[in-house]
Amino acid sequence: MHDLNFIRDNASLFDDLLKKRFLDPQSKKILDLDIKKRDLLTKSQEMRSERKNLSSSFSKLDDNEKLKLQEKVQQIKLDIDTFEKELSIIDSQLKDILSSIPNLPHDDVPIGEDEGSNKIVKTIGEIPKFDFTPKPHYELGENLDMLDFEQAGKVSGTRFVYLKNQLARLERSIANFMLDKHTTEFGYTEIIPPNMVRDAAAYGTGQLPKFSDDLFQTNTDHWLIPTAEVPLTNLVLETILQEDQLPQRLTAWTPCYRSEAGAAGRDTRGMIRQHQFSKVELVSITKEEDSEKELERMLNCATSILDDLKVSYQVVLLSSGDMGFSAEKTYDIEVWLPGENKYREISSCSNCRSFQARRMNARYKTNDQNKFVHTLNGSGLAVGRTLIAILENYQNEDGSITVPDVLIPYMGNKKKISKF
RNA sequence: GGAGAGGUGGGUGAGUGGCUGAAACCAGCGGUUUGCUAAACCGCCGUAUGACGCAAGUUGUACCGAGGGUUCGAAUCCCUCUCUCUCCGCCA
Repeated sequence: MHDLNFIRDNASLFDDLLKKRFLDPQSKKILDLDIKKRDLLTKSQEMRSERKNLSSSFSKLDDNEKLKLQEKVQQIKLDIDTFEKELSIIDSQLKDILSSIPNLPHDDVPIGEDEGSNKIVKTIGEIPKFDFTPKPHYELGENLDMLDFEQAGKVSGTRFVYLKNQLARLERSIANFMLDKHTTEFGYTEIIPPNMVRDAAAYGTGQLPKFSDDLFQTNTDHWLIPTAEVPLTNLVLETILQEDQLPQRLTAWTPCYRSEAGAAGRDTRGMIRQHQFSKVELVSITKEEDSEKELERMLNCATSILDDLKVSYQVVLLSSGDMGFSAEKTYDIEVWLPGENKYREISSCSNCRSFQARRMNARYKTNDQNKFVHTLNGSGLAVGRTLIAILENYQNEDGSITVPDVLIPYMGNKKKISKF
């Protein structure tokens, strides 16, 4: 949601920034509606004021005067109705526009229509060399009889998978390792949130109204969360926080459900793109002056996991056209997958500034006024894709998987995953 | 799922048609008093938005869970929805 005052004062800047996102200028349409709205508002307020004054003198009048007054007030009421009907139409038009425009890009963000313009910020680790041809994760998993796509297809359909045996445990170990690190080393508070949310929450973080097609909805009109960002960020929905309650750093390991509506034919092999996957999410709620450095901090929390796992990755600053709806600046972390011979996204860390806070009406008190909080979210990391990265990077020629050192205690001191 | 009771400002809690944007108390902020702390006393103390003003501020309107309705006038009456609580049933 955008700040109308900002658009009033910076109309051309607003349009320029939209242009960076390859969107048409909107300020004129918005400000025209705004003027109309304020005009109607003034009129209806004057009439309301008049009505108030009239009716307050009612009891002092004689019967004849009372009758007259009743008629008069009734007429005013009709007028108010007409004005306010028009007002509510304009107001909802205005809201529709404001709530469907994505966040404006930060100055640092490279301009470009798609991922081709993303900027590689840093590359960590070498591309690993193998003495044999590394296999993709799905072959490794199926050979171990620990990934079962076939049966998942029968039971649930495409884009689902069974993890079995040591790979099921590996997934749990990865998540536990991430949660332990984020909570003890980086001060995040662990949360187990609801996995179904209402419209208001999905609206708050920006999934609604535009992206309902990407979500699953239950027959109770709940939405299955596409990421824990939704329930974690909405923990401050409709609240006013004290300054000393900030920053809040929250983490949760949840399943994520995505319809992948627009992804037909993409990544159909393997578990890169599933309807259900698990992710450890990081969310920060900060004061407005702190969000920029919080994004860097969050990025470091996420990459430190990959550092510990000793896999190669690169950090990418997304271009204006590749960023998500709510973000003003986004770093993606891409991990090297030997089986695919390329880097694949494993995390996305975004600063949304006050964009989501406006939608959620989430504020904090300062000395002179209530300000909108800033919200950030990032994967810390996608657990399923981390599992893929481990399978492919730690595979041995015989098809077994070496357990990364940091995960050994979580795996019951097992050092290797193999069929026998 | 059945039955009942409720949702009032940061909290507790008055308020059943006009004088209530809302008593009182607590918390909070500012001040007086006080050797310090405490106490006492005085003042301030909801949100959103419009207009005027350089500003401090002044002023309009709306908001007592949400949305409709009745009325000259609604926190108060009516309807719908929603949430919370209690009891019963069912259940991991």
